[in-house]
Amino acid sequence: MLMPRKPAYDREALIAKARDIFWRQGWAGTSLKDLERELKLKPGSFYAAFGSKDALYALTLESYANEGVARIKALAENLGPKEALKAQPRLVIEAIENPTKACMLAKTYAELQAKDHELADQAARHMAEMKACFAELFRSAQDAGDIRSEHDPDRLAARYQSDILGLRLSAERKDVNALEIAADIASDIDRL
Amino acid sequence: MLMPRKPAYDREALIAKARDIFWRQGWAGTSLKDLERELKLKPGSFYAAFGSKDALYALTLESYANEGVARIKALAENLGPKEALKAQPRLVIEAIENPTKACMLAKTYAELQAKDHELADQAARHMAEMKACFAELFRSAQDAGDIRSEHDPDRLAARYQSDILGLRLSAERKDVNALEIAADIASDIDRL
DNA sequence: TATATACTTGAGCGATCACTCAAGAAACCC
DNA sequence: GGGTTTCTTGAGTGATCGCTCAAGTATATA
Repeated sequence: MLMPRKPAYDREALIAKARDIFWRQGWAGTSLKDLERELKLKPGSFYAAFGSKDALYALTLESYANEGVARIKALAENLGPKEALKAQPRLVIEAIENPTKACMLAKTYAELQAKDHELADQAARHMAEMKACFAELFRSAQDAGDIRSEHDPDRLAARYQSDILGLRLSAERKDVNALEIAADIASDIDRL
Repeated sequence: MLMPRKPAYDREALIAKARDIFWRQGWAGTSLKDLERELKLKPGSFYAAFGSKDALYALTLESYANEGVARIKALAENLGPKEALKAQPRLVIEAIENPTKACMLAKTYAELQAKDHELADQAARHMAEMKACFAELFRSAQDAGDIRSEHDPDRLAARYQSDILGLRLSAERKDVNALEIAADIASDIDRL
């Protein structure tokens, strides 16, 4: 049993780096050359490590979605469900570490759905997962008496997620004050 | 002075056809081969007619934006400003003639902004134009006494446009009831 | 240190990209 | 019908696409 050399790179770090590139530039907008340059991997190493451009994209989607779910759940842990839902819009457009404001799942879905690309389905599944997560928070807020029980939590979640997708797209524009929109989305929740 | 033969195609019809392809598949997702096949133009004719892929895309954006502005203005003419704003969300996701639900301006901006592509700027200008159009309707509705004057019409317009962008993206998903979201957006206007 | 194993390198594959251009076909005025 | 001009055609351009693979290099165990 011989143990040969280990890779010189940090796999998780590379996936995070690739995620930022795909997130900003999209699937077709990112070439292997782009990835090789930014990840500092020659073609051979790239394919040994990840198999294909699509396989790496899938890994970055997974990473993106997991972080998103973890963030909202941590927020709910700290602030409670209603305040978490109110805080999320502002936080998501103020996150300075993001390479772009718009949601990567939404961008992926919009770009690849017409091609029936598997990555579009994967993005759609993750968006459904996020929506279910929001619905859970609305339900908890209702249980806590913070939101009137006459509302359907699934419907609230669908509207809330839709608003956030719009907000995050709007946040990329220079002629839009996204903070005002975020504040208005949050104040809508107080009226439920 | 001699007058030679005329083109065999209807230029406006070709632009409309190209618009639907670009709208569905995006900029990078549409190849010259796609366009040549759908428009039934050989490369030579294509370039004689439109100059370049980007030039044709620009023409389709112009066409798309003009139709959008015309539609909302016609709606306001018929229903008045407030009812036009309330009707628009449902109409835009029910339009059966559209190749896809999401807004072409938003898709273009999202895809090409990171590349600093001129087409992204053009899309952004048209979105700003639409927003101004919405603001004008909110102002008219206030003048008519249908919306309380304490609201800032520009802010209402930004939020409304953002909601519609989210709605139209959501309308592409199978797990979302976009009609409910559209109804909720409309009923928000009644509370202003 | 010798050897086995995996990682790294980069030239280069076929396919496709947006695009060009020369030659032939068609429609107009005289 | 003759002559001129434009439109149509499609083979073909160089560049880039995602990707392969054989050769070279580094690191582990024995």
